[in-house]
Amino acid sequence: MNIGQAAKASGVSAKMIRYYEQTGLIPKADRRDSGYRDYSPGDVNMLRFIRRARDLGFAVTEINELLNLWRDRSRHSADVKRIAQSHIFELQDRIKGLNQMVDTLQGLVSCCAGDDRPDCPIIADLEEPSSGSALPAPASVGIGRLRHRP
Amino acid sequence: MNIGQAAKASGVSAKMIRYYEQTGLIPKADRRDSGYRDYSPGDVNMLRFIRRARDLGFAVTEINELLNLWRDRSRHSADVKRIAQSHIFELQDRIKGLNQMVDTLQGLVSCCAGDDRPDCPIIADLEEPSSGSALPAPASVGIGRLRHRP
DNA sequence: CTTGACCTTCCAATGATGGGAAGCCTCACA
DNA sequence: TGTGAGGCTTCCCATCATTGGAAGGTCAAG
Repeated sequence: MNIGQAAKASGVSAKMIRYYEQTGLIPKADRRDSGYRDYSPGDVNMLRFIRRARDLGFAVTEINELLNLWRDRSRHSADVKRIAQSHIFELQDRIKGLNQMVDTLQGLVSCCAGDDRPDCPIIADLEEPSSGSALPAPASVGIGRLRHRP
Repeated sequence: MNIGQAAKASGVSAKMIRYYEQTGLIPKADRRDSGYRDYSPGDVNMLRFIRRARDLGFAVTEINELLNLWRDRSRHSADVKRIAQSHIFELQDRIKGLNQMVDTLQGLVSCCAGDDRPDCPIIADLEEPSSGSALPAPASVGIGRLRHRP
């Protein structure tokens, strides 16, 4: 199976398949005499596994751990659960940060006349944040990667 | 005021101040004879404005629009409100996507024994997603940039 | 005058992804 | 058997916001 077919079957783009191979997330694919990569149905399963984990927001490093457990028939489900649980916490942190942003913005938007006059509490708050509108710890609020999927 | 002091006063790192200047988000700073950039309190206000908008999750392109409105004394608050409102929608989309991930994962985690046996519904679902656990539209779910803040 | 803290520019890396060019391979069709 | 389309290969570049570092100039205090 060529890379294009594997891509279509797995939902992972050919570009990304090569990238995952290059970064070591997946083993180097077999090659035909022509140099073309050759994928088995098992490989496609692995790619779908990765695709699915990405859809759930796992970072590539986490996916790597999950893949190792997937391949390990003597894994302990506790290890899988731990990874998933810690990912949940991470997601919840991000959600919390985003919710705080929304709350702040909604407060401001609801105070803005939205007419043709220049006075605007949103601008005012950006200039000089009012105490009530504070983001939590300006430090590390729920910030993080979530992929480019155009 | 040197760039380091402006950075400290505004909460925007010196690196980022130079970057914003380079990309045209902010005008080129005045220079002293030595070549050092020189910032006025007004410049620091602008930097704090940017910092604050970043904290609220605005993308740099949006910040650019906001800065233009900020500088425009004959702005219409409606324009500001529109930008803020559309940013709220964007944030809410992201939150929705993240919540769906959390829901799916929580369903799986709650079904996982988390012991030393290998059987694990999380792994199983990654292999072959069960219908109930679906992400919404595998397409463009709340995906987006949110900065690296280490 | 020396020293250390600051500033300058330039270059590189991050993570996940897409875009494109130059060149080889394959298959179907005439 | 030749040819063309389309797939594959590698390699390089761009994204976005941000950080890091190296090499060298400047400033202020001792």
